[in-house]
Amino acid sequence: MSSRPTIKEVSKIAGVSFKTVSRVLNNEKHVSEETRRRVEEVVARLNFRPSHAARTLAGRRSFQVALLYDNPSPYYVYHIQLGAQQRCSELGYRLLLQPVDSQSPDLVSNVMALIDEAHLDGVILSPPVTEMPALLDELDRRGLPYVRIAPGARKDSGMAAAIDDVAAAREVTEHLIGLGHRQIGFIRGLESHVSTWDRLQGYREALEAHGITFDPELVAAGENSFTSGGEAARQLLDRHPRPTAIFAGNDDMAAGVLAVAHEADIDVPGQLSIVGFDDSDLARAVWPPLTTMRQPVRELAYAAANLMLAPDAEPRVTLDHKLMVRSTTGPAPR
Amino acid sequence: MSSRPTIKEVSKIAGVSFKTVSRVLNNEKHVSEETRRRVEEVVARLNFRPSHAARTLAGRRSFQVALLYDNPSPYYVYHIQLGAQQRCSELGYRLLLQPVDSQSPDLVSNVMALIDEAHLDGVILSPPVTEMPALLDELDRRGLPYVRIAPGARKDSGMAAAIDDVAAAREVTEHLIGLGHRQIGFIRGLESHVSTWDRLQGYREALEAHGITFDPELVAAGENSFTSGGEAARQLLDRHPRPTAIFAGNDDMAAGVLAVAHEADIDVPGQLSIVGFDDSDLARAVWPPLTTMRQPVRELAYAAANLMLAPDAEPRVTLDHKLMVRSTTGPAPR
DNA sequence: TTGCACGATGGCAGCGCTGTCAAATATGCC
DNA sequence: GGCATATTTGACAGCGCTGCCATCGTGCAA
Repeated sequence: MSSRPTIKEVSKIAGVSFKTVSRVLNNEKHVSEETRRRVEEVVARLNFRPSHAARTLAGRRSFQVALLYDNPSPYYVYHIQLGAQQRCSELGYRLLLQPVDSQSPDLVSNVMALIDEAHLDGVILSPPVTEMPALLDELDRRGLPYVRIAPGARKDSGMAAAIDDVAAAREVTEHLIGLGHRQIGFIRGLESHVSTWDRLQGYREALEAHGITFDPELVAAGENSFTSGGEAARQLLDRHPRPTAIFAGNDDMAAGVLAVAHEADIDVPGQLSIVGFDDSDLARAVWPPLTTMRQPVRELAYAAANLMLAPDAEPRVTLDHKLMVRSTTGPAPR
Repeated sequence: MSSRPTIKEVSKIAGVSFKTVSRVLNNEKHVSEETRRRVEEVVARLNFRPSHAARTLAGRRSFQVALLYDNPSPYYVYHIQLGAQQRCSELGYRLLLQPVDSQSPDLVSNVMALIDEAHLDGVILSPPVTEMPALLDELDRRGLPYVRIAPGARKDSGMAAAIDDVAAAREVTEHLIGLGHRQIGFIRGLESHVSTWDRLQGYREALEAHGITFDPELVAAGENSFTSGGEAARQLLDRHPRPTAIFAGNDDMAAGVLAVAHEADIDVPGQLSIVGFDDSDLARAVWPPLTTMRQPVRELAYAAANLMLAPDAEPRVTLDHKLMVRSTTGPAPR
């Protein structure tokens, strides 16, 4: 095992003190151009990489933050990771990807253990970890910086990156209303995700803005999964008169609706329009391709990491959503 | 920011030397039951967590391994991560999840940088990072332990966890032959994934074992994506006689085939049978639900992490695959 | 009784860096 | 030219642990 060079060996070869090498590595000022070049050359030649552990131990920063998630959707997790990781690596930080169990009574102590063990400089929270008040309180108490992605509770405190779920859901609903639909079913997602209630709110507002009475019977409960979407759809489609459109709180549930429609030989979009939410990979893999609200998951995570690490930014950013009209929506049947 | 307790504070309160606390934390022998209990009690009371950085710096192990991946499939990455992470955390290791660009000329140096910076104890490679000879050579040269998940090249050297892709593809093909299909199209995946060629091999072997001549015209090239699967399907379906079944190298491509069939109003499975590979979430989200070969992705990663960290195990493990017969396969049309 | 192995504990160097302070040298200004 | 100030560099402690060696005590064979 060829042992890695240390900062001292670099300094010996470059003919400077090891403190000067440290200055070069950390891009500090007060190093002459000449010296800097010489040191950098040796660093490159030896392929020297400073020990992260030593930096963490000696310094007051660890250059490590963690992304906490507890989400069953591979698509969502994958893209959240990508966005956050990209920004972190651009800024020279390491990102620890940490799945947690947000329902566990030990959540807070598990997260604190991670923070202490890894000397974290901050944490990024994604839904539904964003909604655990005990965790937020403890982070506040310890003064540890954190950013939330799409927070529901305490929307206006702390740093956060989000989209406007209410407005997005309103647009979806207005798209359907514009196509002549009046009986529009809504399948809501997991209760623990606050976006669930925001989207329901947007749906309601759009109806009322167009003089359509909100009917609680047209709202079915789902659990964000394909299966639960199918079950909710069956429930809605059994009603008389049958809804001519269904708006599902995410794409998985919308795919469930679509499968039930196929099974029952209901033509989509001829007899039934379907809209999802997220624009996940799934939206383009089902048939017909799903009309859905695109949520910039990756960009949200990128923005969150940026908020954490480049603190001059505004504490709250809102990114744009976009309705992707594909082939599961059409004019309401007569 | 309440500052974390250190091992010295624990030792002071417990009335022992800090070295003894270290012994308790590392579960070393030569500590009396009495002392151990006392120390553990203080550790729990203070909520003490040893600094990972200090352990890494002082000791000869870092208790850190990395999982390297470069795979476009969220489903695959998500499950690989879960399996590896579970085994690592069971054994007290931290797993660094590291996306890499396997096509980059800097791959080797980037990975070596990570190894040095983090003092990694080992790395887990997933396809297609498993197939980069320069990387394997350099790891060998440095004597750093590594495990490969589903390796293609150099199958019989080093530690690895895999399924038998050839046998699995043979079973898929035999399922179709058993249903009376004789014109069976095959859509292969990315060239850089060796499993692509193994699956093609299995397809070929099954045909030949049943006296069906292998026809290269029935093999189309895909790139593991939904879109490429659709394109390959169009190509195959334009032929005369039209194949009565298509075996796609993964589920995304199979979903692409299914979409093309819907579009062209070809009944599945009445006029065309389709099989995928992986049993990803997608397989159950499309309609009709996809017949596919289940690959235990999560278990593979779990086994790989176990090989890495519990070195008494056999260096190579093969896990079982399983054909999931759903609704896209049926008897060949007359 | 002596001698010795072994279990239990402590002492201390040192892992590879950063923070702090001091020293040496250069620069500016009246 | 002289003194204040800035720039550049070095010396050294110490971050919180583990590895190694020393020490002390105890039980047991000779």
